[in-house]
Amino acid sequence: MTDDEHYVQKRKSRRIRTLIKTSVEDIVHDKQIEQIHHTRNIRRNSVNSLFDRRPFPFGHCRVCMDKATGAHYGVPTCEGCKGFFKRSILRKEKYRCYFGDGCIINTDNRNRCKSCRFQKCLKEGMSVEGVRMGRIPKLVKEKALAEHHLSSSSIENEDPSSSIASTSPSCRSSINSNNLTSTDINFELIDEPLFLDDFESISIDTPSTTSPSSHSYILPENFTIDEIKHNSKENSSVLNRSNLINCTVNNEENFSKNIIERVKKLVMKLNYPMTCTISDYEELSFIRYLRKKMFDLSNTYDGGTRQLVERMNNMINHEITEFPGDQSSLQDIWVGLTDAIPCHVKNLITFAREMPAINEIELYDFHKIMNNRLFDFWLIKHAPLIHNNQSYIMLPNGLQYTRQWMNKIIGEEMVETMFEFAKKFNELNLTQEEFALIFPVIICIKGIYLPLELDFEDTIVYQSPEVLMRSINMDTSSAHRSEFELFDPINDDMEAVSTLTDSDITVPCDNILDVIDIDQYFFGQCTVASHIPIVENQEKLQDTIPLCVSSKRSYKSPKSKILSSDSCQSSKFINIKKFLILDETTGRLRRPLLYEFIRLILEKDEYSHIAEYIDHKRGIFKFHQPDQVAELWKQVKGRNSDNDMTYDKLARALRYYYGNGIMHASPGRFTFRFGPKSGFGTSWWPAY
Amino acid sequence: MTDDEHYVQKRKSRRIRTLIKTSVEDIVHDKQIEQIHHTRNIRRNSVNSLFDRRPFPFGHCRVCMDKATGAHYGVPTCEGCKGFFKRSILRKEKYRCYFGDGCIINTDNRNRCKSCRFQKCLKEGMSVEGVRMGRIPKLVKEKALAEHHLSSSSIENEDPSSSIASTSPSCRSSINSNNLTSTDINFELIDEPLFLDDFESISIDTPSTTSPSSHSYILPENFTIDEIKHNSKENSSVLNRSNLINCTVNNEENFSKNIIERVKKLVMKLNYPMTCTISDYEELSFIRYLRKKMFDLSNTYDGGTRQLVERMNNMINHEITEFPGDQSSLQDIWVGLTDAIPCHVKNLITFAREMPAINEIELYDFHKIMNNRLFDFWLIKHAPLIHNNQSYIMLPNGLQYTRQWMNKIIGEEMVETMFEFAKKFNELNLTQEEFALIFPVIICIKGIYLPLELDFEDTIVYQSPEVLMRSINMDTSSAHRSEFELFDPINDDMEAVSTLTDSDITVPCDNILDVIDIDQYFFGQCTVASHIPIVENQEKLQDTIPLCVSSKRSYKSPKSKILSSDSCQSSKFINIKKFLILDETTGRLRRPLLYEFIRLILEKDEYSHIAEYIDHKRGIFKFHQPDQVAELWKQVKGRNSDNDMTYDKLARALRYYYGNGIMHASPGRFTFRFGPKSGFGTSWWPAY
DNA sequence: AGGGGTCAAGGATAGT
DNA sequence: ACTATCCTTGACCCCT
Ligand SMILES: [Zn+2]
Ligand SMILES: [Zn+2]
Ligand SMILES: [Zn+2]
Ligand SMILES: [Zn+2]
Repeated sequence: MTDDEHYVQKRKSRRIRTLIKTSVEDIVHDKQIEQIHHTRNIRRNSVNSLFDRRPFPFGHCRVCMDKATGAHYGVPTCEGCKGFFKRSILRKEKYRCYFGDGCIINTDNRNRCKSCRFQKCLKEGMSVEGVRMGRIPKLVKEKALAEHHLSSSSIENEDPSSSIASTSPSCRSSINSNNLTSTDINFELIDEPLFLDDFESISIDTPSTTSPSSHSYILPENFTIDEIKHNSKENSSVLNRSNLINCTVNNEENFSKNIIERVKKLVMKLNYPMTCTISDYEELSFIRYLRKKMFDLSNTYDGGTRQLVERMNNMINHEITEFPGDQSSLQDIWVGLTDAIPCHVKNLITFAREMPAINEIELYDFHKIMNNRLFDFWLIKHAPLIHNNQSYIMLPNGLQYTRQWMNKIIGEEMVETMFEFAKKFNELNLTQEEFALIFPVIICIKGIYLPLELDFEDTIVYQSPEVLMRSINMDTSSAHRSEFELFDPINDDMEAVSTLTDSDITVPCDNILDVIDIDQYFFGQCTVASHIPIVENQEKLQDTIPLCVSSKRSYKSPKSKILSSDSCQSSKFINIKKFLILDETTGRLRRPLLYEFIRLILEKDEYSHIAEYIDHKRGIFKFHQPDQVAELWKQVKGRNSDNDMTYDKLARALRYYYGNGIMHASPGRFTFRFGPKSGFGTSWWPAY
Repeated sequence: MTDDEHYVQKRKSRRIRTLIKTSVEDIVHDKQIEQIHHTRNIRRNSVNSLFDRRPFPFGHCRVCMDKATGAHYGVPTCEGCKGFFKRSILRKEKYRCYFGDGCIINTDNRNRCKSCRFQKCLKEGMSVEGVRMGRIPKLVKEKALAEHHLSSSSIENEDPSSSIASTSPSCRSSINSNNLTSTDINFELIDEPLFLDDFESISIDTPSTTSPSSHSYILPENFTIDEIKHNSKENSSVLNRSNLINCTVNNEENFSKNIIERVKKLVMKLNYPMTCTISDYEELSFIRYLRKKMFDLSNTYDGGTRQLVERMNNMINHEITEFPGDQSSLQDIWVGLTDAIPCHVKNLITFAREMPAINEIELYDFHKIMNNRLFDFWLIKHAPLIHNNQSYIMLPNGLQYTRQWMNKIIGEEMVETMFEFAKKFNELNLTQEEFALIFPVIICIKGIYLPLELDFEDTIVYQSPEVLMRSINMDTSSAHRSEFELFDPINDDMEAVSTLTDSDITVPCDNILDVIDIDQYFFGQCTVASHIPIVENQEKLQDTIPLCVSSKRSYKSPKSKILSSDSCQSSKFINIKKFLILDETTGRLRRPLLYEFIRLILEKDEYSHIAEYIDHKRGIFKFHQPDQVAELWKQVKGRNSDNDMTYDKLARALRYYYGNGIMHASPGRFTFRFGPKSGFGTSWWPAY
């Protein structure tokens, strides 16, 4: 007792981490200490190690939204912003903004305006005074973890200063704001004020029919289509948090790892109840954890849909039948779609990747699964927005993607199928928690078109749905509904999905990938514009537009294409290990240098369609697909280094090599020659 | 103080912070104890808990002299060395020293040579089985414990376990230990137990005439010639700390920066009292700060002298006239001097560099000043050890550097001058505080031979003495001594110094530098062995030996040499001429370009410890001491162009060369390769 | 009290 | 130039 008193005293007297200063300090304090005291004996030896392994959840860089690597100078930031701040402070740099001091810093443009980046740093509270060396006190860490999992993405907007920056763009999408239209989220990316000034003149046909007093389809101020950035803390606290709170921390510790193992055991138990070692209590706890986890995730990633549902209900209540965008041109809708697709895809993939069990499978497998299930996932997720044969899906430019537009873009047949499924699904009247659980089911369920060559036997793909459904079952049995009442519709649901799948709705995914390049979302990039050609006339448009996740044309694409190994293995998705180099001086594995990387891909047959020697003896090689090489290099080099590695940059880097004899110029496009200093001809020879 | 300023001084301020923290803790602690004593009558219970919380005084890290935080792996070390040792053991690292395995580890340079740091760790007895005390024989251990109990004058107050490790070497120097001789402190450096066994047979002629019961010239157990290592904490608390303690913390913050500015203002005030803005209170505080600071420093760096003074007094009281080493050969004394010189020089330089005001001047200027004043400084510092025409200076191998030896080595004339000055100086009967203040005065006072080309007009060189003397004055006026009584002797003192200077005692400095290479002390290296040729016969020895800071030969060197610009620029403190390049187009001498400079230092043997070819044929070279290269380059380039040339900048400049073929990248740290455009392989080849 | 863990600061470096 | 990465260091914390 005295020890604990002393401990608490000590703790209080210590300076508390700037990082946590926003979130902690309140109710939880005493409670947690009690909890710790209680559970200390239990988990001391067993769980601690597991728990401690997990990295501290810093979330995103407060400055640029990159991945934060720690609390640097008092603020969770990425390595880049850390270094930038250090350099700035060290050299007492004076920066000046050439864009009117209003730049919004993000990962892509953070190097565009040093002034605003530095200002953002200061605003977020970075300072040399803020540094605190040493280990993070466990108590603080636990608190942070707990907070983190109660509302995983809420960290971002917590301190007021940062929310100013991040919500300002979405303010613009409010109709009430007078000099800005209710359009875009996409213009977030453009930070030149000049452009904003010109905005009205080029703005897309805004429905002026709506009276300002009608609140029916005003979006919440902080609505944004990009739900990864979305602050869902309010949602999660409004919803039934109270009955979930007691299974947060400990279950997180117990179950957050090795979920696949656990699922396997559970499947075992389901199939052979007698031979199983897992206890009922464990099973229940685990399933409760899954429910909680998915519920949290859906709060994070599905909040936008819920806002739109609210809007929908409002409109239905007010019997509004005119929707923004009714009078717009197909071109406008197209612009909206262009903006929407990357956001949606990115959102879906990020969401899926965080789901329990799915976060444990290999990235490669995940990639294939998402290739297959993206559309199903999207459809389920947006099903609540389909009501009474109308779609209330919104495009980022403020237009509504109504059924009429959908018909025009993806064809009536397809739309009909979708709407039927959505109607059926909505009739299930799932609760939020059940709804959240559907997502992993839809992703994991054994589908007909799941590529056969994938060796998923021992992953969750076949097994997870059963467990997940069981968790739904448990949930509903605790509610006022009979088992059957739910299970049948769910099974129907599965049928429906199968039907959808049968009717080729999954096919488009493959096609989309040709256009959107799904891979980039795995690496946090969102540069669609260059990949989607801007179309002038409507015929062309009809041919190439994907509807969110489909297109009329791709609908008709032959099934065989999906099954061919070529399409799924878009040849880019790499196992980094294959590219690691044993450093001779340090004796450690490291990422290759550029010329080493090129040597490696030239040696691997699998990349022969990308780059090849054209003269083995002289070390002359040629890139057949320069962009692919750049993409590969981007991945091998590490994702965060610079956001858009292009062939141009790569080629420039290669030309730098001219100077030191590692590379030589060689006639012909995309053609280079290894120099002696690359080791060519001395330490290695190309095999041929 | 702004963030920026704070950050620039980051490294320093961290140490200062630690210092402040420590001193604050000390103060608080002292106060706490006082409080305890006060409140004991009121509250009896609280005493124990408060008392127990006191940190154990571990003194300094045995490896790097940082503050030790405990006995780690068997040895009192700092956190850094603890972690370093842990990692080294854990990863089974193999290190290599690029400086000749002789690096002297201190807090500032401990990260420069991992090899020597690790060796030092091992040498100090760190081991994973630290509990068993590793390699220390039981016999020694018991003796050490016994000695520890017997000697009441022990300065370091350590825990028994740690003192075992650290005192074992010095135990050996005790005469009472029967199977070990009373020799050396220097053999501390040798850690092989085997060597210890063989010790008797190779030990240097120990005076066996001394009776074991005579304690008179037993050195304290922890005595070491390298006073940087010396723990003087006890001293500072024994001496009149009480009247200094109240001006510690705040003054440190207020005054530790911009001392030169302050001194200038004070000089202004002294000269034009009416126009001055500085308040009397400020002046007093500042001067008090200077006194305190210097007093602390002298506790750190002059503790060894004080120990020797105590020994001297003991011997005088016992009327001992036989001194260790009387029977030794000149060779033995030479060995002792060889070891002593680097320690003394390093100690003096480190001491000087930490003095207020002096720590603010340019390294270049500091270098020149030290070149000039090193001997004066040394003489003043050791004056207390000269008494009644005998010198009680000790050599590291336990021999006494008596006047007789001095006569033989540096000549009677010189010795006579020195002893006269010392006698005069000792007659001043300065207090410890006054004595400490003499040091900066002696360094800063305007001397005749201060190189004329130095533009010291606006530095402290001319001004500081006035202020410092004033502070002495203030001090003594507060004591029971009249102003005049002190001031006159001080001025006499100055006269004496001038006399010394006149009689060429500063000359040797220049000579020493040729042998000792003063520069390395500026960079924390101490590799004398390779620079001082080992001399066999006495004639040669007489010619080349420097006595601590003088030699017979140099004493006779013509005065003109000092004034010539050549002499002040020691081997490494560059003679720019050696680096000039004959420009082929203009036909004039010019400073070299960077790559030319690098080529030059690679060609000169004297810089082989700094940079070396690792592959002559291919022109690959490596910087062993990047900072030194940068420092050299800064000087060669001309110091006006950029004030802080760092290796970073230099390396960047080199990488620029990649682009035009003058340099190429080469794997490994600090490693580069000459490219064809540098002329390598065509117009020149490295000699080897 | 000390071994061991943690993680931010900072250094070095390759690439832009 | 600058940027972002990897890696080492060491201050601080936990736990026994
Ligand atoms: Zn960032
Ligand atoms: Zn800006
Ligand atoms: Zn240390
Ligand atoms: Zn070394």
